[in-house]
Amino acid sequence: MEKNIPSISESEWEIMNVLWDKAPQTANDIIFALQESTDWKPKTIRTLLDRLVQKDVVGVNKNLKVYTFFPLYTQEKYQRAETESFIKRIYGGALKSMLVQFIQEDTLSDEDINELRSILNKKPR
Amino acid sequence: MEKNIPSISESEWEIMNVLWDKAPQTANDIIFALQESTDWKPKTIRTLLDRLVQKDVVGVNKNLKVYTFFPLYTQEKYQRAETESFIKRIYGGALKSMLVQFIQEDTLSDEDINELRSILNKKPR
DNA sequence: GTAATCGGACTACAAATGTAATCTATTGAA
DNA sequence: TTCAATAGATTACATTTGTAGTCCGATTAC
Repeated sequence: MEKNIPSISESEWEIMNVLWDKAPQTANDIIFALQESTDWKPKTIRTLLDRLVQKDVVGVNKNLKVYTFFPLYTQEKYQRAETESFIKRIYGGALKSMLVQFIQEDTLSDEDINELRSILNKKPR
Repeated sequence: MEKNIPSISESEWEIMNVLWDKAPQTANDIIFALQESTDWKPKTIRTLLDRLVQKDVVGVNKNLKVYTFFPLYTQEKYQRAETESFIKRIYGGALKSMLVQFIQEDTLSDEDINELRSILNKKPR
C-alpha cells in the first residue's frame, strides 16, 4: 500500500519548487530565492516552510547550527498527483480536451507545436 | 480592461460542472446530479451554490416559485484561467513539460497520442 | 384546516490557508 | 562584555473552505 502524499497549498508549492530546484537549503536561501517572485515577508516564508515540515513533506537537518531543509518527495510524484486531480476536475478527466483547447487557442507557439510533434513522433506507433 | 474572474474552490467546481453541463437548473436538479458522484448532503450543496451566487459566478432567476441557477461565465473561460495558473505553478509555465511527462508515462493511450498527432497536424505549419 | 414538507435565508463551526508578529536563546560585532 | 542581529519556536488572527444545521414561511397531503 502506498502512503498517499500530503496535499500542499498553492503557496506551499512555491516553497517546494525552490527546494526541488536545489536542496538542501537554509530558510534564508529559500527566502532569498523567493524575494523576487513573491512579496512575502521572511516570516511568512518561514511559516510555510515549517508547515511543510509538520506535514512531512520537507525534512530538516538539524546537525548544523542553521537548519537545512530538503524535499521528502520528488517533484514528479507531486506533479503527477496534482495533474491527475486537476485534469479530472477541470476537464472531466480528459487530458486531451485540455490539449485541444490549448492547441486551438494559440496559447502554444508554433515552435511549441513543432516540438510537441517531435515528442509525439518519438513514441513508437 | 477585463474584470478578472472570481476564484472558485474545488467543491465549487463540481457545482459549476453540473451547471455548465445544463442550465438553468434548480437547486434540486443540482443536488440530484451530484448524488452519485459525491456524498454531500443537500444542505451542503445548497451552501456551495449560494456562495457561487454571492461571488457572482452563478446567476439566479427568482421569477419562478423555485429559483433556477445558471453560470455567468463560460466553462472555457474558467478552464483557461485555471490551467494557466496551474501550469505555471506546477510545471514552471511549460505546458510542454507536462506533456512530455504524460506521454512518456503512458498516461496517454496510443489512441490518444494518435489523435493528438492529427490535431497537431491540422494546425498550419 | 392542520400537520408534515420543502425551499430559501441565515447561522454554525472546525480546519486549512494566507500572512505575519512576538518571544527567546544564541551568536557575532564593537 | 554587552548589545544588537538572527534563527528557531510559539502565537495570532482574518478569510476561505468544507460541511452542515436551524428557522421560517409557503405549499401540499390528508
